[in-house]
Amino acid sequence: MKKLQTVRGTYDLYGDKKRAHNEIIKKASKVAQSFGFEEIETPIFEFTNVFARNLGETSDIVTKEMYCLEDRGGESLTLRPEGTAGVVRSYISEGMQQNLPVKLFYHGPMFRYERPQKGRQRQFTQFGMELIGVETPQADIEIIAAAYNFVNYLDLGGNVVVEINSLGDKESRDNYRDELVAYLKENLDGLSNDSKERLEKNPLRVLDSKDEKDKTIVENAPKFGDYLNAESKEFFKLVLEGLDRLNIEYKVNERLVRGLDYYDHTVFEITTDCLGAQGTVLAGGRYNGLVEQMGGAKTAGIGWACGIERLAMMLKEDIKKPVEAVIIPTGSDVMLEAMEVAYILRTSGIITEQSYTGNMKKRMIKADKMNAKYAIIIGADEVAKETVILKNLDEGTQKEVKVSELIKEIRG
RNA sequence: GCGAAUGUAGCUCAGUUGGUUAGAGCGUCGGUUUGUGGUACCGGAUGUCGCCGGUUCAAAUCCGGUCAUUCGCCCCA
Repeated sequence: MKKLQTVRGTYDLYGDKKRAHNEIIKKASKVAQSFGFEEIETPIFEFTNVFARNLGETSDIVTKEMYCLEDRGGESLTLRPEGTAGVVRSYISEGMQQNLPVKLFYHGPMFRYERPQKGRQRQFTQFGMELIGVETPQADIEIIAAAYNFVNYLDLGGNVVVEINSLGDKESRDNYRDELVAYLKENLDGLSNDSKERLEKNPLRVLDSKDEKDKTIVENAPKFGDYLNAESKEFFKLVLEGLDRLNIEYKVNERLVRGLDYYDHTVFEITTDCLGAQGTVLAGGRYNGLVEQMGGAKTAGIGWACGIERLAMMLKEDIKKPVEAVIIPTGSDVMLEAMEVAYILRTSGIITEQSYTGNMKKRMIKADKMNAKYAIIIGADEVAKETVILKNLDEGTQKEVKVSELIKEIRG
């Protein structure tokens, strides 16, 4: 440690940015609660196996992005790289299957050892929702509707698009994968080196390659939709019908896949064009196999997570520190009286600031910069009469008000 | 993990072919008759020029390394 700085890919959250984060989390929580979800907080680290066994042995997250550490007892622990595995672990360990369905939301820091960029850091914040125990398309529709409602509830600049696809059940997915691999092997020479590697590790990823040569090959590749079996097709159809019914705009993207192994059936993303290479702002999908894979009874599940930092960067306007009133004593002789009035307001829940130094003019300037609605001026004359000058800073009007009437005046 | 760019006051940046005490705007602080803002004027403060090393009589300026950031790839929220 040579210099006082945060470690690579981490940052201090304060001021405008912290307020933006709070605002987003507040709105997301409100939406989640409207949909009947409850908050859960799980530890930010788990036994390494919780992630390593379930996200996919060959996934990038597991092979090169986890922050693993050994505790003093020799246990291998990992800072959570995502939220779902921890929530599902909790679902099993806490015996929540006694009361299905389980509807949970969470938010907090996640950790991935990645190369930092705009919209990508090593410690970042996610908000997520999980709905466990519902097999029907109702769950998909509900969870996507919540995501859609939430993103639209935020005041974002730039276009946001919901993209959706179905990976089908395991049978459909395996069939498709075999066909895709066969096709890609026929065209092996035309593929980029990255895609040759993907072919080995996660063939579906070749579908959303950005390489131009790959794109032309992918154009003619077998289509996912053609390999879904009847049940999977019907399921996806019902999900889309539900979204139509709720007037949720979406775009079916047959090349949309997921990086983590546990997804099946419905997968979806909300993307934007204003964050460079980090276009995905929210992503999720169904994970009908995960609970069983982690040792619980076979139970359906679906959820999503969004990156708070990415959303915060898209917010149209800065969130200002809220101040309703600023107390301005005319001089140090009435400082105590001014503090007393401030205390009365504060204990009534009115956000009240005070100015600490300067002449009247300076104090007024500060009140103005604080964006306060009212300046409350107190001098010796007012103290004698048990009044204050209540000045509306938006309108520029002011009047003398009894201290005992002050709260009523402000609250209107 | 790969490729490229950048790094000067709190912020945004200027700094000519290396040459005295490194600048501007914004912000901040103080003042302009010690009771009134959002649109005035005057003045002040602040920088180990990211860090370490090298070349040179002399480096913010050239070279190497390092750290951090940004862009693209990989991947992902």
